[in-house]
Amino acid sequence: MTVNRGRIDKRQAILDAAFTVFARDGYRQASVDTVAATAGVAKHTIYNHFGDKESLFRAAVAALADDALARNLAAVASLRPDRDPAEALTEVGRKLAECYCDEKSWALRRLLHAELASMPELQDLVRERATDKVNDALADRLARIALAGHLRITDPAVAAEQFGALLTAPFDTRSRLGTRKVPAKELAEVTQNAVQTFLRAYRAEP
Amino acid sequence: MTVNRGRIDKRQAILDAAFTVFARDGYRQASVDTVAATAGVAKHTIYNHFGDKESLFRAAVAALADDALARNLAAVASLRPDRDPAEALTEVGRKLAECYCDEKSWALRRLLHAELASMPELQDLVRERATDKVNDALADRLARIALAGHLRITDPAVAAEQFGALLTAPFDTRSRLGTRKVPAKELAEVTQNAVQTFLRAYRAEP
DNA sequence: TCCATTTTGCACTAGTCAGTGCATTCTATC
DNA sequence: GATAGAATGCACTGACTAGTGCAAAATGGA
Repeated sequence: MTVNRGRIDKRQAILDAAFTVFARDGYRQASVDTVAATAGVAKHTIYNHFGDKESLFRAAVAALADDALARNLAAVASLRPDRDPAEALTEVGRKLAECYCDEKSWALRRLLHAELASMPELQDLVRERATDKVNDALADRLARIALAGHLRITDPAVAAEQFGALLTAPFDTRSRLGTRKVPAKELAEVTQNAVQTFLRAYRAEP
Repeated sequence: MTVNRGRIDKRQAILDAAFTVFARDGYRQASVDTVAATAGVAKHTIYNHFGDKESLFRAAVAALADDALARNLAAVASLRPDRDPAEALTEVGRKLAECYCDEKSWALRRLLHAELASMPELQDLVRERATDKVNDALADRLARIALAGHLRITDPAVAAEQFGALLTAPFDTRSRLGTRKVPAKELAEVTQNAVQTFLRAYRAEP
């Protein structure tokens, strides 16, 4: 509070604190004063940087979305078409499941859901910025595996959508929308099941 | 406002109005005064019936959950084990998809997501009261189809979970969490894809 | 050292809203 | 009709919070 004055990294500190507080209390319930206190910053500084509460919220969400995109893309990128498809899919499935079940990912999705009514553009932002790109990347990879002769896929986009569905949807139930930590064992099971079903449906006949 | 005094169906009118207003504005943003006005009822009447805003919200959510459960169970019940599995699954899939994409269902899920942080028990309530029962019923039906020799299923619960995942998860994206109406054609496509993939994975060899 | 900019602390406005109190009015039922 | 319980209208409290204004302090670069 008294230390660290000046024009240094206040902005990032504010963004971090904002997401923490918004995730904990929800957008409406969270007060700018709380964000300021959490960031160790004067309220005025927040208004200097972001103008108003809503802009601060948007900026925090956008930052988190970029973060999530990077981690998801990294996971997808590890899906090499030259490896055994069962092994490769299991590995990427596990990585994607970890991304999906990450505490911050849950918080981001919760905030999006909650503020959907009042800020619909936010959802488009996150979708264009993250979700769609991950899906596209996954579809590309699956197409290459199909081309390599290991999968029988007609529409890679649909296949990617379904792989994602089999992987993530079960976690909505099992983690109670992110309020319960899914034990590693269960995470592995779901991934296993998803890959198994996906391969049964899409594996090329020998 | 001036008509319809007395002790008649105020309660139901309040519940209906409450859900409408909460769904439109969100729990925090919605004011009890607005609910009262929408229901055509004095604010005091609401407090007489429900005590406080939170209890009103719970009651409204519970009522909606019961409603949703009934419609979902009806859909699952139409999955007869004696019919051709592809046809039967497509039909039940379409019905379930319609339930899932219903305006009120979306509103209910949005409210749950939004208030998850402040009222975690609410989610348990809905899950025990609706989601779990639908999943169980679906697992039961799938088990019977498997017994009839049409499906090769080891764990009916997992199969039901995956059928649900393939069916519903794509709609989260396509309807932008319920803010866009999914055209009937697309709804049919997704259902078709889900059933096809599910059958490829689980159909018994002839 | 000096200056422009940023940050801070604090007080203040204005608006919203849950919940209460009370006197009055209505209505179902006896 | 008479009566008890339910519903109404309206005013009010108390608490909270977004955003502003201002003067003082700190900071980094020249």
